Amino acid sequence: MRLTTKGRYAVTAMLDLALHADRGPISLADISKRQGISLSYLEQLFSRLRQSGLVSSVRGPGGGYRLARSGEEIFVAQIIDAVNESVDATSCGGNADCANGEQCLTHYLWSDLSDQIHSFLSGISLANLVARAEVQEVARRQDMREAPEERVALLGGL
Amino acid sequence: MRLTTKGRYAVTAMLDLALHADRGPISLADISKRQGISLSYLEQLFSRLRQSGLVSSVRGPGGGYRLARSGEEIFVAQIIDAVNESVDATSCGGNADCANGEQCLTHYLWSDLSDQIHSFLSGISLANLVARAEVQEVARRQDMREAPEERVALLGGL
DNA sequence: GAGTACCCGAGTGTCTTACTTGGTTATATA
DNA sequence: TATATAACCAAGTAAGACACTCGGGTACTC
Repeated sequence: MRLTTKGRYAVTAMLDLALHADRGPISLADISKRQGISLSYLEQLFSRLRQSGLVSSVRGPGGGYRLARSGEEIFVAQIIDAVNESVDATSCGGNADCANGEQCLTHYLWSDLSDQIHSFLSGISLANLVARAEVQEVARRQDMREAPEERVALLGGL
Repeated sequence: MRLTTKGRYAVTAMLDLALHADRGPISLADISKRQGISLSYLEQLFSRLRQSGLVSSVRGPGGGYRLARSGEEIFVAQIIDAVNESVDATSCGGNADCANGEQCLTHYLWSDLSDQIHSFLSGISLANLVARAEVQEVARRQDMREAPEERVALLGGL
């Protein structure tokens, strides 16, 4: 499992989608502004996410992306796997040909570690993240910064 | 925690040291041959490992490296930390300034994951790895391939 | 038909990795 | 004391990934 900013960006963007699911399709331009990720880079990430069936898209004005299924059914590991083509901590990709055609000394260590990380991230859904108080707090601040007046008006309407 | 081939190489080399600790100082040339890692690259890795106090060196003919303390007291996490200067899964390095000067939505997720991986790798010592049957098996094959006659003679002398 | 926003491919600067080259020092042995 | 060994050290390099830009298209709404 490769853990880079790429995967972080993808998870952050997906979490943004989950947080604003009630607003209908969310445009990448919105996510870009809120999360500080370049629009074109988001496009590339969402191309992968769409191909993996994690999001669906709506074209045209008012369009954007939405989660392809509920937040309970989307796990962090799936998101990272979708954007990172290579996904394991062993160098040989599960085959045991790491060193000189034979398995390396530490082959089993890395495959254990892969399992460990993968199971940790497979146990965390977007819904889990949304439920966390810290996430709610950060999201609230981001929405405020985004459009203070509109947000107040919207809140007043509830 | 960054998990790359660099860390894998370092752990593999350290495990090689641990496996051959009884032979006195082990030269990097030997490790290079056995593990298929370039000599100069090993030199760079061992420079870091020495600075971190994980190995000690003996110069001159018959010289090489040995573990600075017993295999029970050297943990995989320490080795990886020694060769990878940057060591956490959060992009902001523990500070919460990932996105636009504020903490990113997924800040807590990555810091949890960092803890998870670090504690996993902190629980595994070189002695643990040496004790594993698969490691013994691979090491035995490597030693055989290295110098068949000498090895047989040595074994006969025991 | 104008504007929005997804879709797509090619290219770019920067960084890391893994490795090479070409040295120098220290030390054991002959 | 000469020589070989092997640690030490610094600089450079090819390949790849990352994060991003640029310049287009295409589908859709109003």
